Amino acid sequence: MTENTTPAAAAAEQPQALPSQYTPAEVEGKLYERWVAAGWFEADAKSDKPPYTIVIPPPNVTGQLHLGHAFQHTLMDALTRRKRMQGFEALWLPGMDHAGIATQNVVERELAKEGKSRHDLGREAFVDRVWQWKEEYGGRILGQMRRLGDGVDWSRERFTMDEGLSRAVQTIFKRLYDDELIYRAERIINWCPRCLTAISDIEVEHQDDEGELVSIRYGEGDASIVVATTRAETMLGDTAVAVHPSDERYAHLVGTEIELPLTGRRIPIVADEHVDPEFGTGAVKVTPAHDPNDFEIGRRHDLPMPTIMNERAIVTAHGPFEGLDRYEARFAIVAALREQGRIVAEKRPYTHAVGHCSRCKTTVEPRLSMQWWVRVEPLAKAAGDAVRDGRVAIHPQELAGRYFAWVDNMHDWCISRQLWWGHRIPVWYGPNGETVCVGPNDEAPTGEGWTQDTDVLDTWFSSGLWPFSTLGWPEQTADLAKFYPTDVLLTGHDIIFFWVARMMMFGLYAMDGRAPFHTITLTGLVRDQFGKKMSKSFGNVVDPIDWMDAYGTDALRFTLARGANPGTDVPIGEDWVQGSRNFCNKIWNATRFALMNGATVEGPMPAAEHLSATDRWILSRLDAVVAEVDAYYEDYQFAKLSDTLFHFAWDEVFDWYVELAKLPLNGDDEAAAQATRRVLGHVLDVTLRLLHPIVPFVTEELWTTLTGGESLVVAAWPAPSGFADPAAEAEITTLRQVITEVRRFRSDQGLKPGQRVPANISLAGTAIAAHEAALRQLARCTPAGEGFSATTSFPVAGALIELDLSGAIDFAAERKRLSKDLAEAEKVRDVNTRKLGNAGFLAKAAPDVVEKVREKLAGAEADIARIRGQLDRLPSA
RNA sequence: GGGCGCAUAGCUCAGUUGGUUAGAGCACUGCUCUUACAAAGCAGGGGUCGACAGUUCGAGUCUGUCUGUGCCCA
Repeated sequence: MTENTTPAAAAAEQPQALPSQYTPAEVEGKLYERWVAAGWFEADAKSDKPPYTIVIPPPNVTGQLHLGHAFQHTLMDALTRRKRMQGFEALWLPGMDHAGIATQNVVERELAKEGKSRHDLGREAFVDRVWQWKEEYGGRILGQMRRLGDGVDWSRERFTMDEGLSRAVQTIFKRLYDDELIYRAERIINWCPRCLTAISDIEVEHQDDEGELVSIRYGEGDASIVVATTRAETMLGDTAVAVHPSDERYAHLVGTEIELPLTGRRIPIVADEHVDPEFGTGAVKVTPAHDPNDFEIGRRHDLPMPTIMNERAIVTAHGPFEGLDRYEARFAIVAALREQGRIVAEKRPYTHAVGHCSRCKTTVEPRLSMQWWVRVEPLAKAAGDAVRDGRVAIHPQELAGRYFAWVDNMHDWCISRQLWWGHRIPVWYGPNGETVCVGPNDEAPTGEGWTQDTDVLDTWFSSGLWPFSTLGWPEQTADLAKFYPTDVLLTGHDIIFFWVARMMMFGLYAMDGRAPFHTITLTGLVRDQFGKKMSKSFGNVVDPIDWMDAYGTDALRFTLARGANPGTDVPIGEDWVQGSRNFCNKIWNATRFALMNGATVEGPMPAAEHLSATDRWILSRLDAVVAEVDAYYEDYQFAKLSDTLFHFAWDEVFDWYVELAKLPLNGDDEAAAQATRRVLGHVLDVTLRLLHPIVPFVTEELWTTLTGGESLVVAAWPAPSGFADPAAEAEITTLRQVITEVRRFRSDQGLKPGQRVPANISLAGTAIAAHEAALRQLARCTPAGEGFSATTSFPVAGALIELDLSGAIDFAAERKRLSKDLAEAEKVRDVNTRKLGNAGFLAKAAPDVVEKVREKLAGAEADIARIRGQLDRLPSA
């Protein structure tokens, strides 16, 4: 600690030098480096302490820190920092995922600037190039996490493409393949014609687009039938028209063939249960290779399934339309049909839901293709059951319904991607049609004609293994034994399906039915100060670094934590961050005051009988706050615990305890001063500990100076001491009421805040008899001297306060104030009188409720009498 | 189209099993640089809790309908 030359430390030796404002930039970087260098964030697998583990939701290697990360990281950091202080072997494990499509896109864009494509380089060189990019530019977010103060174990940082994690991917692929939970099949998949790969169902975003609904007459005369479509261009791939079996309008046509316009091909009319007779004409065109529903109809009726577009959604057949993209083809085909008089109706615009690639927003093209799939049914059932039977809890509970809706109705998961960046599918094909899945310890087949599958796996496939692949699985490592299962998974509710459900499936499958975590805490999304979603197009995106620069990291963290009501979105505005900065500065100044006045944590706390009521009050409150904060942490109520600490620190400790402490600190009674210094030191010590997980920097800077302790990172979390003094709490509450009442009178009378007023104060026999000096100090009352003449007097809480305003009293203001009080008291009286006059209430309400109402009525009546007395004594205007 | 949620002060949000005069932050008004802090202090104003009906001795809280709004799924 001797080399510690922080501003606060220097100031402790020379209190005058202490800056009156907290400057985050001067302490944050230095403190973080110190924490990391000391190794306090590194977990020890050999430790005897109970483990507490959180794995970070791996950010994208191409990504940068946004407010959503800042938000979730603040909460995860708070959880792990507290557990570390509580004596757990706390591990918060960091890392990134390789983001197959996004990363490949980034590098391809780079290549495009050089006029090259990945095909010019070839697969191996391209992948090398991606690695090179990753080393140079990837992972900017890791530096930003340091800035945020994330107490992660950097020695355990992982990346989904690392050798160990890749081995985990291959291991589980092989295992699932052998268990027949992975298979290869030709199906309709969601194809992105821009990314040139398949994507899974949940990577498709549906949104309403304005399109057109065109009704086309197929066939001629009696044998004609009208179909409606939003995708006229796909007619080139039609191989049937389908109607409902019970639809009498078309019964005579079923089994016949009609000519498909423009092509000269003849296609059958089939009857299929899945056709909705109510929609349009009740007849639908069937394009099995370009629509999932049509594919199913095609399978049932054994129809041909011609693909009519290439991977870029350009038409590949049929003479005049060949080479047109899907939209050009649509226009050309409708024109050609119109010329033939086959368009019987057109509706424009026709709004309907269209699928878009979640990565690039391109309209998805359903496409028949050979892909790899996970048969999810048994995995999903296990994932659902683990939550259903209580082994895994979801916070907030309301979101469990969405989880069940997904896992209980999950479609098979398309896991192959036509990319080069990712985990290549470990399957080899032989010259004679052999298929071999190669495990991590197997030799890949070599020799003439053997080739490996060219596809890679969905990034989420490897992310799904994250809670155990990062701990060394499939090896039976010490880390895995110590830290799996992890404790809490904290992430946004928007990736329940992408990630949470898949970790559950893989964890239960690979780890002998042991779920990857016991608690899932789902957060909302960060929004702007008006509750609007942050989006680039709307221009309301905020870079968290900017706010950290302007107001300090702690201010940003506190604002985010304070907004974290369970399951709800978190609005955040610059004004609020500024408010949090003000709070940090307030903590700074309160501690500065304490240091200047010799607050200490040395020596035992004085026994209760040697403490003032003020001391006993704040210690009693402190104990209650420790318990409250603990309860909120256990329930993941970050907003509540932050708010509790905010109000305790500011409204009670800083505004009242510190002010009341000034009397003994500046008084002649050295024993009383010393006791106060000790209590003040203790209260700040504990308060800083409680605040540290949320605002680690300012608390660390102040606490090390105040206590001389090594670091809050490894300091003990406060435990309730069992101290409670309800009498002292009541006493100080009354004192505060009386002081506030006098101040209110002063304010209404237009007195200057600093102006001293002679007062005669009679406290004998009241609960606050011992606090006259405090009352005089905080209400700025001087003793009644020679010639004291009370211009006004008022009773409050049994005390009588007489003030000499030298005749300057504003009777109108006083009448207004008293009238307002009277009206309020009368309202209370009336409400409660009505209740007590209600026979039903007396008969049915709980006795304690009735008793409370009686007390309230009595209190109101006493107030009314008192206020009326005061009003009566005022001279009439 | 199906499901879920929300509607409380100017703004953003808390309000536990129905029972104090409905709270907070920010914003607002007045007075103050009172020797920790003007990034502050002290005092204050502001809401018929979306609408209508119902249950109840009693409804911001429970039920139904309506209106508005958001999200998820298709």
